Amino acid sequence: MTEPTSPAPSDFIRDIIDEGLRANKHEGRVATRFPPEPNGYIHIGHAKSVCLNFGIARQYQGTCNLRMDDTDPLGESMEYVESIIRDVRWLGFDWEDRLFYASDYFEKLYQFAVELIKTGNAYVCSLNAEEVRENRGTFTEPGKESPYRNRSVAENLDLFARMRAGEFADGAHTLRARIDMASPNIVMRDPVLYRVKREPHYRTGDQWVIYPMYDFAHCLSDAMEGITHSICTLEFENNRPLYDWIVERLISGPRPRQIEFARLNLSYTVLSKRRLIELVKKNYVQGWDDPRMPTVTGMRRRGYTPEAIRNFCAQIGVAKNDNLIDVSLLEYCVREDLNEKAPRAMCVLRPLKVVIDNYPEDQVEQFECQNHPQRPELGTRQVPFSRELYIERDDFMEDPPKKYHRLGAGREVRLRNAYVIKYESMVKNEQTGEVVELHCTYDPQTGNATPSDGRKIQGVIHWVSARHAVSAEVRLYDRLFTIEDPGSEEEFLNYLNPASLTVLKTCYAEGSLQNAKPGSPYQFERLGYFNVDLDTQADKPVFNRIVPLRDSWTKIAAGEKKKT
RNA sequence: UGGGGAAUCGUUCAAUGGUAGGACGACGGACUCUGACUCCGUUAAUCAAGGUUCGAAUCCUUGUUCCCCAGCCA
Repeated sequence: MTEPTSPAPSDFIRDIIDEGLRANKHEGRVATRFPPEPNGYIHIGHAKSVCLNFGIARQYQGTCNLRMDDTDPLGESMEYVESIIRDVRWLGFDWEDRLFYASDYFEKLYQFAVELIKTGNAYVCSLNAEEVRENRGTFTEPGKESPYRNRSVAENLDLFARMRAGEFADGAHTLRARIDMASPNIVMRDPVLYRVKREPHYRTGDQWVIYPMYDFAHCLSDAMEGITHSICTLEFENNRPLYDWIVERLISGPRPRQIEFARLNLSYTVLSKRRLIELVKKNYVQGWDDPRMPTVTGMRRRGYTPEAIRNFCAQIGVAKNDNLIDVSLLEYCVREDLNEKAPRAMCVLRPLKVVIDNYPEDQVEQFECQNHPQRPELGTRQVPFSRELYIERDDFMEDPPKKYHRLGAGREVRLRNAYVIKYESMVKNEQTGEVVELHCTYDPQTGNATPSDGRKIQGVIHWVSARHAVSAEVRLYDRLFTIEDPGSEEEFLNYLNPASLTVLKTCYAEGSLQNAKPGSPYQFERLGYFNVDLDTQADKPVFNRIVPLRDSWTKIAAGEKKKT
């Protein structure tokens, strides 16, 4: 919607690309890739990377591949592959016929490894995991060379072939790069390239019992796909020398360049796969698509739109600074988009019955209501009005403060799209003291006009005709955690927000919401944006609150409270 | 501690030796049959200390703080 007019984004990565283009690297080609590991659902942090990689491809008329980085069979599955495909598509991106799997390269990668052995750049090491760790040294001390470092090429070739053939147990041997055990960069101390893992792979089955490590597979996958700019997150900066080391030895011609940017952190949530998995597996949320989750599928169910998420990703920018983006920016982007597209409707969340004493018992009037105040092309709908209504409990106070523009003793208020009503009396439950019913009178002149005597009505409240109301369930969501940066806490579960979900089962929606389709967003006037949930039944719609409307009253009320 | 990175309004991104700017937030106001939207305004920053320069967020020096790396994870 805003895309054609929005300026081309600029950041340090695009600067590097521009520079490369000027120097005519890669024959003016730009090729990126989004390389998730299919061992979990993608989240808003991945969305940043998706937007970056696909966005760059679009901007430079290049290509962006979707590649499953599936080199560790543990935890990977087709379910995750499918979810990633669905989510990236939903975000609005297209990789055409370029869906790739690192696992499709296993044979080629094996041949590359053989090549490395032949040139004396790799060897089979028979140290076990613990011994390798001990020999690696520390930050301050160099590592020790493996006793197997100087095996002959022939022996290495033989051993590596037998590793592949399944002659050895897990961990018995590894293939290691012969680099430098004294390197100040620990990544370069003869890193493991292949490990034996007798684990079936979700795609290759038991065809393989050795699997390449990320460092070996990733750079070569990039090279084989002709990737020009391999964009990844900051924690891989230390791995870049290894990336280059491998590619330089095995690939001729133009090589991909790795560029690192800072991953997204979002306030009041966690974005590490490990932690998200824990939330799901231990049932702190109801699944990957729980609307409280920062997963793409969760946000979709919540009712966030792809446009809003893309715009958010554009707003936050790309840099190398560690960041913690305030979730209010995301909410702003969601509201901005939904304000445009969501039709308005009325729904009462916490109902309080109102009887209009001077309104005829059997009378029903239809009020024509605009579906969108700024977009008349979205049309109108008929909303019935009758003697008994529901209003929001919050919209009545027995003894309201001055600035309260709603119903209270002696107060008048506008019913949205309908009459001005005036408070007359209330009925209380004698035991509890709770107000159970209000009696009001209406001013017949005010149907679609301001009062003829010129008096100003400050407040406008939403309402639903009791007789015509549709029973609905509404789910209110709040931030999942109570602290800004739960991701930085080891015991992050201690900071779960116990009130992150509130289920309201006795809500009343206007009749037009009867057949609302799952996935459609509405603005419930004065409340917020709501999405029709998957759990919706024919006779019982279920709505998720996507995000509340900005609310300046709460602040005023808080200020009032302080004064008294 | 060795290596690799990063430090600019509360948050985040920009300024590439020449007026420190935008967005979000916060605060104030206008408008209003949504206390929404919209509009207007205010707030507020160069990690520190030296140096180079007519001029420094930017270049140099010395510090300081934060992040990443010792998986056969990615």
